[in-house]
Amino acid sequence: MSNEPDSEAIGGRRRLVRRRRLGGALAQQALHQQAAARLRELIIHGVLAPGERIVEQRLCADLGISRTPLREALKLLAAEGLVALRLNRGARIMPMDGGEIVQLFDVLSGIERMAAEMAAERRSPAALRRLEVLQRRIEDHHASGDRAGYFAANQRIHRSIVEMTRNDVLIETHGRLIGRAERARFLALGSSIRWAESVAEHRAVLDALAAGDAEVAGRLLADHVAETGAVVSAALDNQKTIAA
Amino acid sequence: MSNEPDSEAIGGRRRLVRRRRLGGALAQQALHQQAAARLRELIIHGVLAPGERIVEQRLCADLGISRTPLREALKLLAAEGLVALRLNRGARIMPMDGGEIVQLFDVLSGIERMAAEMAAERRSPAALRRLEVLQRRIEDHHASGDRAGYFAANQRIHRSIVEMTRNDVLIETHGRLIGRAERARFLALGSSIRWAESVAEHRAVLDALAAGDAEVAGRLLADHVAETGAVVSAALDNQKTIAA
DNA sequence: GTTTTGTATTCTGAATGCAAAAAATATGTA
DNA sequence: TACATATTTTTTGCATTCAGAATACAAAAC
Repeated sequence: MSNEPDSEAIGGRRRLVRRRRLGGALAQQALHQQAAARLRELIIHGVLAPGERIVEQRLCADLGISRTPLREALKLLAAEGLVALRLNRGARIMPMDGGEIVQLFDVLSGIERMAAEMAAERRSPAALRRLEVLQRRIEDHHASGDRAGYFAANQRIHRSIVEMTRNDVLIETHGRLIGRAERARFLALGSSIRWAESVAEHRAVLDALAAGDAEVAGRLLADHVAETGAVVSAALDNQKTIAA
Repeated sequence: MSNEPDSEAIGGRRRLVRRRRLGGALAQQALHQQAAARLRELIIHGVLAPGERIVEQRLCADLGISRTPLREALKLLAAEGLVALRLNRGARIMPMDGGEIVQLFDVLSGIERMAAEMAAERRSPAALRRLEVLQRRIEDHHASGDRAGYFAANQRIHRSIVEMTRNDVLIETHGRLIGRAERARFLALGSSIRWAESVAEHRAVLDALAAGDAEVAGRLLADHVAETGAVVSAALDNQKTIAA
């Protein structure tokens, strides 16, 4: 830890575009948002390790932007709990604290319960079909033992259920928490993921949603998330306290 | 609206301190955080009106800081939904959209249900005493017809219940939403606030918490919040669509 | 009178500059 | 050596600057 042996060299090396292609007109994004999105990925996937110190200049060079937008991005990520910011002492990647993970999944469990309840009431054939597709996909990944695919599909299912509520505030609130949860899930990968059970639980939630049974859907999803949280936090405890 | 007739001159006029008194050592705060806190207040209390355009330079002058920290603060507030940020077109105070208010209180209702449930299980005599004090205070304000006092005490009760959970993630999530809700409540003031009912509902929640009845406490608080939301959004609709 | 086009102005987004704070390193002392 | 202190270097927080985008305004065309 003494002299940070160059650490990682950050993924794709491609710089952030200064201004999205003028022609496209599609979803113009400010640099700080691009930077935040990119960093979020890197943190969630552990490329930037928990506890790791961030030196602004170095990151700027890697991302190909100046300090101003980077600092803005860091502030956003700090508000999301992915980065810790101490005045005059710079930023570090938020360490993984077992206790916090438990709290996080507790809250997420409650939020997804809420989401499932609302989703069951506002369900549409189209949305259910989309969920079904995702569920099939996740079952395929399970069958073929594709972890990364499973991981991604799992995320999308949870997100889709929340989106079924059509409640933007809920979607946004969930989105803000899910980053941290995914990071925990990712770092716990290998040791945990309850393949079979998890797939089955998803299936049960879908059935309840299709049946329009809000209460059951909510309870099943809440339990599923809580269980995931328990497994993840146990896994992380096993890997010993990660970073300080 | 044509030429922004100087609008308001922002509250206390006192500048933000460049660095908190060195001696105090207490809670050093970065400028952008001070700015965000200050602006949050101004937005919640309607000093900065919904839809109002923000010209950075002017605000900088009013707050006594430069654009860099102000822009950082604006980004934070945008993430909280108090400010709308459009690329290259500046910031405006987030307009109040009736639909969004409904969504917001729906989510808040769910969150506070969760909070009350957890709080009932983790209740401590000290915390209950504190709530009791706040409840007395709110009843006093009710009796004496002190709206501002009622408003403030009400906030504190809700916040206290959430804090009883000791779940930092929940506290933070709630905190992020409560700003918008308070703004709505404030702007709806006068037309609404169900004085008597509201006070009684709080009392009922406290009783359930004291009894450790998680389910009842949760349901009562959720209903209370949902009802508040309904009243507030109705009030805002009456005042016609506020700002565009 | 209305719409369009060109120009000036204002404002934003991002880069750079600078002083203060923290960290790293060197120096001195027991 | 172990520890404290002075000194240098790095790094941060904030201010300022600069280029480019959007808006406002005015003249021209319809």
